[in-house]
Amino acid sequence: MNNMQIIKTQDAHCAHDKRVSCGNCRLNAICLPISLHVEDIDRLNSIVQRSKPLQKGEYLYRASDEFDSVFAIRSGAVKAVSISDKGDEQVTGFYLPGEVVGMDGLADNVYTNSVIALETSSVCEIPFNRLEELSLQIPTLQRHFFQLMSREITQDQQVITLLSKGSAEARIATLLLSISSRNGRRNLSTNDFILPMSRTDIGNFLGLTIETVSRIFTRLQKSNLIAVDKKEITIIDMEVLRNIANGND
Amino acid sequence: MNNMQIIKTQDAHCAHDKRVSCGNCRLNAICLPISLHVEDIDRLNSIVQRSKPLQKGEYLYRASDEFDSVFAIRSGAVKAVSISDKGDEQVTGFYLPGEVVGMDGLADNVYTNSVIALETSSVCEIPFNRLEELSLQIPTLQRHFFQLMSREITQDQQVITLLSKGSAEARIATLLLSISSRNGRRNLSTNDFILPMSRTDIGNFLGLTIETVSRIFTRLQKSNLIAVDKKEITIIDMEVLRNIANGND
DNA sequence: GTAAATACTTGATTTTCATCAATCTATAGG
DNA sequence: CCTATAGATTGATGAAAATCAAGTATTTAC
Repeated sequence: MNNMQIIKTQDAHCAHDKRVSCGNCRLNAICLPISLHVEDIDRLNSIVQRSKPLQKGEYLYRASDEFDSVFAIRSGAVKAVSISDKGDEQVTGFYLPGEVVGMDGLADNVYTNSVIALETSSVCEIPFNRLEELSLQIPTLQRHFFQLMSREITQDQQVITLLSKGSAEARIATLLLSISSRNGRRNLSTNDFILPMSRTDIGNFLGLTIETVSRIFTRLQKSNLIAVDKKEITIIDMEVLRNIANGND
Repeated sequence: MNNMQIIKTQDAHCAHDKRVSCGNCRLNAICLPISLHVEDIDRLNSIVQRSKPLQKGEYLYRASDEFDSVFAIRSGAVKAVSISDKGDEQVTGFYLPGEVVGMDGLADNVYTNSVIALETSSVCEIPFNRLEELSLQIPTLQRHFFQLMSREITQDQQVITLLSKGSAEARIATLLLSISSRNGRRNLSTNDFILPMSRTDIGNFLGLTIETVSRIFTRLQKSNLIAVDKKEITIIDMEVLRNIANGND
């Protein structure tokens, strides 16, 4: 814990703040509006804090913490989980580099999810008050955040559709394709990637037991649609996988 | 069709525009930020168009229509449905008076859902361009719309949790409690209400077949937790219903 | 390096809900 | 009014995934 503090301080206030800026971040095509002027990017950059490298299992924030920032994932991966009244966890989403998490907290000024690092991850913290002020001055930025939130809504609704209609196989296939295409956005391989989350997290997110997740992975592997080696996934037949995801068996 | 056009015109441009304003709308506690100044409410009111009374089954807009407005439901009820690649419908939500629909369209400037009236419904159309401009001038309004979208996100995530974890009984119970509490916000009875949607819509939304929906209704009725008379629901034992919704059987 | 704990896999059985089928009710149209 | 059609209920059967159980593999901790 103390260790972490030290790392944080070094990593963030010394190294990161100087190295990285929104202007030169290779993720800015994903997390920034393309039409932002250079000087506006600088203004945004000036409110962004890069002070939070997280170790695996560490919390970025916890449900019921006071909301004050949204966070862009810069490297690594995180999961958002909410706790039901009964006390059990529900994974509500996975967030990869370039994606923004924390927008659930705005509604009641309190986060409804906890966000936990799935691996060592660094994030950009964007204080929402400052972002709000800046959005009043930069219409494009206001529009961008409306769009970011809208995208979160449409994605959540796609998950609703998946859970409402899809078989276990379709759910797994859809998740794999989702991660694949999100890797594509970052110019990483769409056919070969490491799953950042455990089978348990996958099952929790998709409403399946861990046993079912495991069985589906082996089934998809036996059908020669994917190759599974621990957390490494190779998509062998993208087309058939898409059909399965869409429920066309 | 022609008929409808006529009704629209009469109803809206003559009657509605004069009778109703955001200032005197009894739903404004739900759909407006409380802290808005009187003159700001007037400015908002001036961009709101009340020209769309819908008959049951009519579309407010269709998926892939160009996005240009969000809509506040003033009376009645609507459902949002998306069409999967396979071509089948998925109900992604129900919207009651005071609630705002259409925010999914912002992400790509195209609606991802179609919205259909479940009964005769009137709506307030809020052109988004105008709303954006106004939001730049009225910080509270900007904040309000961020919050509205955030609430949509948290609600969708609750649905994800429900579908991921809940039994058929828990799903139905949760839907009933949701409608009950939303009626409460409008000072309507929380124990006695008319379901605006069909069993088919309920099943579609909750990922259940219509037969299962029907069976659960009879089961809950036999257990004396609710009384069902067609679409009229009376909640008899709210406490036990809550337990069922939370999975504590 | 070994022990302990955690993550994952595989198999046997049970449960829940979907599917198939029949019937009933209500609403609309001629 | 009576029929046609859509919506809803109820029952019998089947399938998919959960549960229960045992075991293997991989980290983590000492």
